[in-house]
Amino acid sequence: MTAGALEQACRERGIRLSTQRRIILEALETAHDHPCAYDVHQRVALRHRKISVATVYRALNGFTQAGLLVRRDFGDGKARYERAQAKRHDHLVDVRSGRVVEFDDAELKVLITRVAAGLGYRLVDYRLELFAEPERDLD
Amino acid sequence: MTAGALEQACRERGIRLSTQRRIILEALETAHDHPCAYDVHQRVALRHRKISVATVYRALNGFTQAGLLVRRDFGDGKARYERAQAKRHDHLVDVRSGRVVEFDDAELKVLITRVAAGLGYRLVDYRLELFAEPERDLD
DNA sequence: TTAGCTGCAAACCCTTTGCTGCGTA
DNA sequence: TACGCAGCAAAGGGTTTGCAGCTAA
Repeated sequence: MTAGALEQACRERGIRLSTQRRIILEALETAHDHPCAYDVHQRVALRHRKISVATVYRALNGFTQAGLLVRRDFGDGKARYERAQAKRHDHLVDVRSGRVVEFDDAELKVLITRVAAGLGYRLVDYRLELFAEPERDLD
Repeated sequence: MTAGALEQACRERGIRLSTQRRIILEALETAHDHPCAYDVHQRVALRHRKISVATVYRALNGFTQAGLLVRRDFGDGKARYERAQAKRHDHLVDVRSGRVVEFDDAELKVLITRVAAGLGYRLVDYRLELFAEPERDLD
């Protein structure tokens, strides 16, 4: 089990690593979804019985500030986290299964920038989430 | 002071009208921004000293369910409300002033639908918020 | 008359924070 | 060794809910 890339990044940035933080980082490293703090706490608890929510929240915030993680908001009232990726991307939420699909469309980005400009603004950032159902029913 | 359109809509839908609800409806009818429940309660309190937050929340939820209002989420952790409008639209948040500009771009809508289709999905709805700063500094 | 609304306060959910003791660099 | 981290529990924001009394239809 090699030290994860996130752990590596922490070392490079001089972020102190504790047992708890290592477990939290690994949970995010191996996550294939967009877990909220509660999810992370649940997963982490499997390996470290007494880790507290406070620790999870503090770690998540710290890693986010350090740029290792990105905080997402899918409108359900809780923050969700994922590893920071090289390229920005948006999300499509499958309203049937709740599954989240990531996508990145250059044309869309251009158009959105143009829309902002048309209103007299310089685009700083944007949030886009699509809610959709599969074209072919599977259930 | 004519009965507002929202009040009218309530009557048509058989939604009971109380003094409190009338005041809440009028607050939203005359709002030029996107007030959160707290804002609404503040404004309403000017005319009805003892209206409770519970009533405001219940009314806001009820009107939203009835389709009279639309709930928005600008990512600051509180729900915001505005009158339901005939045409869907998105928002641009001025990161300098906090002001919210509404816009509606047909081309964007088409492109987003196409992106969803490209992923194998039929678009049901989407949320788009732009965060931007004025092209010409005003401060 | 009566279903449904109101006010109040308590409860909820998610998240943060104060404090004391422990662990890492 | 010293600064920062962990755990616990309490607090904080936004929102909902249980209950008893009031009110619109």
